[in-house]
Order: sequence, then structure tokens, then C-alpha cells
Amino acid sequence: MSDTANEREIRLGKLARLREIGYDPYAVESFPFTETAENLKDTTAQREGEVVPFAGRIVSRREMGKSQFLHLSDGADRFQIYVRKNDIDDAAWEALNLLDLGDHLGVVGSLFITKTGEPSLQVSELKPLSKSLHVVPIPKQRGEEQWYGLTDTNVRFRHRHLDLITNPDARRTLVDRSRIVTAVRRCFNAWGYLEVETPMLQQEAGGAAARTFSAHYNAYDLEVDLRISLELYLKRILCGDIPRVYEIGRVFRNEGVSNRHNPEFTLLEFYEAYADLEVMMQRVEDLFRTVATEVFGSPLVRIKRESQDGDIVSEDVAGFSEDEVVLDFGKPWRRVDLLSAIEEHSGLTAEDLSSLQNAKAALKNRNVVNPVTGKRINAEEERHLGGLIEKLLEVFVEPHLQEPSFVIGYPLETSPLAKKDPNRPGFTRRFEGYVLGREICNAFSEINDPIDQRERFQAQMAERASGDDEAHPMDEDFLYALESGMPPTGGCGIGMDRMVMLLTGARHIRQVMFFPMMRPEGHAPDED
RNA sequence: GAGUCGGUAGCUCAGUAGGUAGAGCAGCGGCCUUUUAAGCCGCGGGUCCUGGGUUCGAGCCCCAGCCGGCUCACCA
Repeated sequence: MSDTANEREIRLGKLARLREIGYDPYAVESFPFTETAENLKDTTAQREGEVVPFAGRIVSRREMGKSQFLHLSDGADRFQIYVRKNDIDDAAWEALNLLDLGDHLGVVGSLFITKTGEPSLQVSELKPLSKSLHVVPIPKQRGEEQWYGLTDTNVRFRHRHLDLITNPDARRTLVDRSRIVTAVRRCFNAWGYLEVETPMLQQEAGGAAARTFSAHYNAYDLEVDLRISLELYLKRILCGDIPRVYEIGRVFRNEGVSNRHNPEFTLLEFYEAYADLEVMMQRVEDLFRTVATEVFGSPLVRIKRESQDGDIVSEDVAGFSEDEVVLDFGKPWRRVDLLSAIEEHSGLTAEDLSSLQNAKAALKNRNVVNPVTGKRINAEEERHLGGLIEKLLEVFVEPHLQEPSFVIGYPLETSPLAKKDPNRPGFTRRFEGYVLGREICNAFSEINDPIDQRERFQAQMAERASGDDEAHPMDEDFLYALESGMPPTGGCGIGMDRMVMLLTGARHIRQVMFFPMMRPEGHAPDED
């Protein structure tokens, strides 16, 4: 991004002149005012003549010789000011004329309504508060309509401040995200959970299957990994008789980027002693209902799909139309048994799914195809039944999980931290929540049998030895904690970014990340 | 990673058949003391993503690459 040198020089020249005449914008430290543009607009009619201060970014300007109208934006809304040469001294008038769209301006004036009916402020004092040294893309608008603005997603993601200035949706998403996170915290605090923080730099990152980022710690001359989950440290706190904890924190996974993956993302995990799967499902239902109600005013969340560039917004419940989805977080989520769901949607039988051998044979002989791609399911590389079952879940079941749903009963091999299901060998007491076909949470009854946990880790080590470099590492410190005794515990993880995507209708994780990972411009990736 | 679409002025975009780049907004100069996508007159502004190639001549055609969007794949 570069402005023409000319543009910048012109503005630097104006800045120099502002300083000469005693209106150095950067010298100002404060400009107190309390009312929002929206509030001023709403109350001007009742307060005509009242003198009030206001400040904001100059987003429009109409000059008429010895008077001019400008709109100042406080970010959320804009308010019109009217400046007449006769109302202010000559230096102030010159200062005003040295300002550009994009500069910040503070004014004091009296409220009035113009001939055309717009609430406005007739300015008696003004003070430039900052100068923009390059052209800020300011959208033009009339009512709800908007012209121009900034549409290049490349620029929007790399220079998010411009996106926030220009696109109301970007601003709305930021506000919504903040409110959602606040509402989540309020929920857990109300339920008696303690918010804790655990190490990001770890010697052996565990709790999930993912490749790590590494770093070097100079003082101990130690190679460390950035964490990939919160799980193991949180459970060590449970072992210390803190019965309800949660953490909302950044984790780092050294994997690819997609519309729903970013290498660093925000994970919520919560653990509750003496609680099982049922309680966890209850918590998830309560959480989504409460957050939706608190942030959007209703447990009914309306997700609207907008035209071209994939921007989607969610709004309140009024005025539905056809290309919208309405999710009701007010009612209990659907509950689905994982294996039964696969049988129902794939045509495979319980017999087929009873062993890896049978499953591979059935897929081979019966020409079972992926309903989306039409291609046959390739199961040859699967090393164990659990992996194949999860793959079948993705292909056949996920598309049917549009309504908020819990899928219950995950395979043992892919659930190294979940308690075994005593009634069903090879499966665990684990569920995942799905909404609109996407995984939204992962929960289970935590293993508190240290012998079992050790065996699971050993099984993972064997996986690792046979080539799965994402298999879970052994963690002796964690096992030592478990051996000291952890009460039966339910735990759950929710990707906050995906939760925000869901509730705000964002299609791309970059819309809710604000500063997503972007490949540097003009550099090819290194050869691997 | 594959397919596909896009990258032209600060922003939004156009660019015909290959003939040496345009509009609106923004900017600069002038006029205008209730305008609101203000208006009127005048002016300046370009690494046409990058690098090769074809051609007398390339924004346009060909090749390679970069960045991004979308779809798919990968991904606890």
C-alpha cells in the first residue's frame, strides 16, 4: 500500500501549517465528551440550543464558501456538524480548511435541526485531534446504502483498521465477538467455575493431536513447543481439588490454513468434577442458549446468507426471508448415537462396522460412495477401525447435522483421554456437538484411572512408532497428578472462533480473527 | 495441495478487435453562509501484481511465478 508521494506531502504540508497557527493536532492530549453520535441524533429535537462537545473522524464534508457541513464518525454512527466562518475566529477557520477526510476533529457547538431535518451541531469551537497522513478509504453513505468502501479482502485482512473504518460488518463482528466472549465468561463464573491460565510454552505439547510450533528458551537452553490444547494442565488443577475450572486461551497448531482453520486460535475448555457426559451436554445447551440470548436478544439465532463476497450477518429475529437459517438454541439439542447414525446414512451394517477388516471389505465389495463427491471411500490407509469410523462420520453423517446435535460414542483409538464405555467395548464416553454440519465442541468423561490413562498413552506411543507423528506423547507429570487422585470429571472444549463464526454467520475464520495468519506478500514458500 | 475467479489511480470499477489507459469518488486551484452521494468551472494523478515470451506494437495473447477469494482436499 502506498499513496502517491504527492498525497502524503500535501498532508504533511497541512500538518506543518496547522502547527504554525497553533492547532497542532498531535499535541492535544484529551478532548472530553460523553455522548455518542447515536444518542445526540436521538435527542437533538428535545435539546435545541444546548451546547455540547463531540469528536470523531471526519467522514464527509460539503463546503459552501463561508460555511461547511461535515459528518464526524464515532465509529458506531455519524453526527453532522455545521461550521460557519462568522461563528469562529479566523485561525480556527483556516485550521478547519487544513483538515481532510480521515482526520479526527473535536468540536463544541449548539444542537439544532437543519432545514432538511437532520440533527446537527452548529460549531463555536473546534480542535483538530489527529491528522491522517494518507487517504483513508471512507465509504459514502445515504441512509443504509453505501457506495465505494473497501472490498479487497487482501487489504481488509492485512490492514484491518481500514476494514473496521470502512465496513460496518467488520465492526459488528468485532463487537459481537467481544460480547460473546464476555457472555461465555459470565456463564461459567455464574456456574461457580474459576477462570485459570496455564502454560503456553511446554516441553511436550499434549491434549490434542496436532503438529506443534517450536521455540528456543535461552535461559535454560531448552527447546519448547507452543501448546496445542489446554486439557492436561487443566486436569492437573482438578487433581488439586479445584472442582470447576475453565480457560479461554490461544493454542497453536502447525497446520494448514482454510476458511475454518488458522494456525493460532482461541480455545475454551472447561472441566467439572463429579460431572459426566449428561452434565456436559447440559452445560453446552445452557451456554449457547444464554450467550445467544445475551448477545442477540433471543435464543433464536437468525443466520442470513448474503450475496457475492460471502459476507453473512446474523441479526435479531424480526423479518425472516427465504435464504436464512434460524437456529433455536432454546430447545435441547438432538442426540444421535454415532454408530447408529453411520449405519443409517451409509447403508453399512453393524456387522460391517464391527472390525476394520469387515469395514474395509464392505466398502470394497459394495461400492459405497461419498454422497457429495460420488467417489468411493478410500479406507486402505486406515490403521484402525476408530479412524475409519470417524471418516465415515464426516462423510455420511455430518451433512445431516444441521440442527444443534450431539453425536455420542466415539471410538477408543481416537479418544486417548476419554473414559471407556463400560457397556460397549472399543468405544468411549465422548460426544461432539454439531451445528450446521460443523463440529462445534468435543467433550467426554475424563479418564481418572491412571492405569488406563498410561495404557492409552502407551497405545499412542505405538501409533507414533508406526508413523503417526500426531499421536499423543507420554506425559509423566500428568500421570503423576492422576495417580494422586482426580475425581470423576466431565470436560469439554469449544473453539471460540468457530463459535463466533456460527453465531455471527461468518463464513471465513478470517472474518472473526481480526489479524489472521497471512502469507507475506511477494515471497514464495520455502521448499520442504 | 487441485480446480476456478480476481489483482488497472488513494478507493470503487471500465477498458471494445492487440494500437501506447479512462470514469466516478477522493486530491489540488477557483466560486458558493442550511448542505447531505451538495453543486459549478479548471487541473494533476498509473510498477495496468511480478518476470519472461510472441508482435512493428501487449492492460489485452502465450509461459512461469506471487497474493487473495471461492469450491474441493487435508485438518480432533
